[in-house]
Amino acid sequence: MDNSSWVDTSLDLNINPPRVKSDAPVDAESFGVPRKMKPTFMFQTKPSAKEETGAIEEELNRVSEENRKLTEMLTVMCENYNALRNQLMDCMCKNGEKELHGPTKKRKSASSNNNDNNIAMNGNSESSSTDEELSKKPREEVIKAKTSRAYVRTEAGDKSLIVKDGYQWRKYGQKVTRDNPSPRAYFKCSFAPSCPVKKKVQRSIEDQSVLVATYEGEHNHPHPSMEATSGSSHGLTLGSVPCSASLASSGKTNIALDLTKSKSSNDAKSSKPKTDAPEVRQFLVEQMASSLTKDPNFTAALAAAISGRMLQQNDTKW
DNA sequence: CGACTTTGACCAGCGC
DNA sequence: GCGCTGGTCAAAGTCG
Ligand SMILES: [Zn+2]
Repeated sequence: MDNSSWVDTSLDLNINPPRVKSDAPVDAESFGVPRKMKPTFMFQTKPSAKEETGAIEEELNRVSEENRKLTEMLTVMCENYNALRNQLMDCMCKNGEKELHGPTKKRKSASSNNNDNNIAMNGNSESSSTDEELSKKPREEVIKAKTSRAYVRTEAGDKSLIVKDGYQWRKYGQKVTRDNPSPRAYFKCSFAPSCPVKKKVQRSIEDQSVLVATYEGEHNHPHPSMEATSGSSHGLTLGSVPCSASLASSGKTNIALDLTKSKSSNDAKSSKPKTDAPEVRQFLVEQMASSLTKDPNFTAALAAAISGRMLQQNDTKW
């Protein structure tokens, strides 16, 4: 299969924001206030509230159109993602059935990761699930044990093996493994034992700022903090698709959507998982962010729409 | 006081 | 059997 067939998320909306006034980015008080409340135009030509409202309406229309386009693109992206994921799972299932290893347990499988593909995002990442045999104890039922691997880039400084992925985890162990000087942390889902998901988090050998989280199993419950906020979105419903966006509001609002592809070949150890971060994409992202941050209405709507998902991510320090 | 983290002990697979 | 290693348990500690 060709792993390089990932979705090109370059957004070519040709919505060039008109008259970009470089105001200070969105701060708290500019949410409800129309941003041209300056007394200057009151003196010159007395621009007749009709014109003003006309301009505002025009801008509102533009913003609405932009919102609509974004929504459509988001929907398409989610659909594509689901389709791809299904295809991938089919593929993996077939492969897994074909080469179903008979013996009980291979322990050295951690270093020889076979054909699993990984999607690494900046700040938060989820990878597609792969099939790997997991027969822990002979008496334990191995109905479906899907393991997935996620590369999460963190700051190199902090040594906490915490991956904020939206779920709540309880740490139950930590070991120093042989082939990696950094310890490995073991987590269980807080909904255990009703939810059997476990995850292991360990720093990458090559890049200490990359956390490698290995998930085992699937959650049988929604995100713990999915509340009614997701319902009040203005047509922006993300569904249950693991979209990722980190919204750090420390004085200014930035929306960072960094989709980077980690590795494409089955040669696992050769390339770092976080290498290619295309500047073009980043520029697009920044442009989107800047255009979004200049529209308080849109920002408020977006914040209301995605706050349900952001709740899991920005409560610590992202 | 409950939930979570820490950490040493314990257990099971594997190679010799 | 023995030692090594990865994974888990559980008592004690910590935190809100
Ligand atoms: Zn769970």
